[in-house]
Amino acid sequence: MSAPSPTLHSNCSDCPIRHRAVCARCEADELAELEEIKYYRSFEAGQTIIWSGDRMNFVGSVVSGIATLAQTMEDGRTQMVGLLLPSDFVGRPGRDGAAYDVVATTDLVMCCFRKKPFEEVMVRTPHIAHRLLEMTLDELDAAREWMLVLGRKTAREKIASLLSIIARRDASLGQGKASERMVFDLPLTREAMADYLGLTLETVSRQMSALKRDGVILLEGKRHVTIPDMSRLMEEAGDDSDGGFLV
Amino acid sequence: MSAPSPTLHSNCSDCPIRHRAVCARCEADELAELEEIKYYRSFEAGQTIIWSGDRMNFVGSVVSGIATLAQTMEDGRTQMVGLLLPSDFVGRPGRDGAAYDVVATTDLVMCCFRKKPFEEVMVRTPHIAHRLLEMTLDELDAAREWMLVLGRKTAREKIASLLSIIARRDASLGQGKASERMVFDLPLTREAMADYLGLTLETVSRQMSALKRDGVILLEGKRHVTIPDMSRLMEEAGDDSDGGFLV
DNA sequence: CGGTACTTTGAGTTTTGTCAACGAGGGTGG
DNA sequence: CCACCCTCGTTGACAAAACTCAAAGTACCG
Repeated sequence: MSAPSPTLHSNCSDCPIRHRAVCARCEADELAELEEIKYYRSFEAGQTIIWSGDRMNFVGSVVSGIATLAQTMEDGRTQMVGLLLPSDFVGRPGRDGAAYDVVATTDLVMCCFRKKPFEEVMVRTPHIAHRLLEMTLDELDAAREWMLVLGRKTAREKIASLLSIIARRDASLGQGKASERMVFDLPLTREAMADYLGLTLETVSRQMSALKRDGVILLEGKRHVTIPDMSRLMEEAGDDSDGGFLV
Repeated sequence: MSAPSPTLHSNCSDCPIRHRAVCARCEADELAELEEIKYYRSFEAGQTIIWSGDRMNFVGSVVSGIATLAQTMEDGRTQMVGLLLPSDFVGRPGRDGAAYDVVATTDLVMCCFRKKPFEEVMVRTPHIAHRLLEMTLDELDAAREWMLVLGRKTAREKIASLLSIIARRDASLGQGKASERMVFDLPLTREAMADYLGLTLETVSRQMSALKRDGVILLEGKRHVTIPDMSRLMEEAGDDSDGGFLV
């Protein structure tokens, strides 16, 4: 159960998220300034990185691994409100308390900055503020897209939407463009999928079975998914046939 | 049906949203630069300001009036994803196409900037980018809060949540702090409420009746609402008894 | 092997949506 | 001034979707 070494990637120029994280637009001198205040932290799969309501004394970027942002009601109902992938930013400059639980779903490494120094650097480094604005606008779009899924889609459409989002993300990270056939591993349990989609895990399971029965997806084991026809999946998701989400 | 004159507030220093809009942090010289490229546009209640998918050639701030952001699926299902109040920003620097329909629900005045010049000003004016980041982070929080409502709350809780948000907003705009008893007019039809909450208008109507029957709210006519006990409403909304949404 | 966590499936219930009829209020034109 | 119309809202009966509870099945790990 050992987490990755916290001293990995100690040099920004070798960093795997260098070109996509909040520091993406930084020049060499700006990067050097960040480099001085950064430190790495590792988390194990299942570990809670931040508890909602906690005082946040750092912000940072996910370097590797996956985490979820979730809200929980008093009676235990939970809704995931975001997925954090490598290069995504955690924390909010200018606010002290965390608004959500952040949980590592895989082993995870974060590149952290103490909040105060980071805020100071940000004030004199427009490149950082500008990149963070861009990233936040993207997240806002994603959140609003998700509101349509939660508010208006059927269970079957919700599942198809989630699968198509994961497939599309994997495509952009790896196998070139979104082609007809896609293959990936689900990074989520059925319960986690349910928490994303505002469903119960039983409904998720039933709809996965239904999509499989109807040939929209192929399953090997519980997690390995093949999409034989991406446009069919998009149709099932209720998205425009010709692209759906804007990029 | 005449909309307000488009030449109102031509001077930024008299502008009613001067201290809360995207220009809030600007110094006199920065403001002068914005002043040169700005222009006002008026819209009538019910008018669509922007169609989803349209090319956006301007961005801007709501000066007065209320507008909604909505997404619509091909078959007509619609989900509202945001409410635009005076000082809120419309449009996204760095992207051409509009992602949502923007509809004026009241007569409305916007302070607009052509997108290209605004982007140029923004690059050399960190105060604008910084304020826009702050506003965008607030919107992101609101969107995520709403995701919990849409994904996990019952119809009754959804209605109570919406009412409590509207009550709280009115409180912050007018009658001092959130006291026990609150009175306001709903700015939304039952159908608009349904589109916010991911419900049908019949369910909205039934739950409004139920809340009235149970004494959680009092109704005079269809739109005038009295909340005799705010904490009772918050309880019905499923929020923490002691405040709920962070402000 | 045995246990644990995850997943699937079934049966019955609850919630919400659908379709339809009716009611209230406000404005318009005869 | 009144009748009519149109929009908005309410209510009922029924149908569909999703949830709950329960029981098994599967894969992985020690």
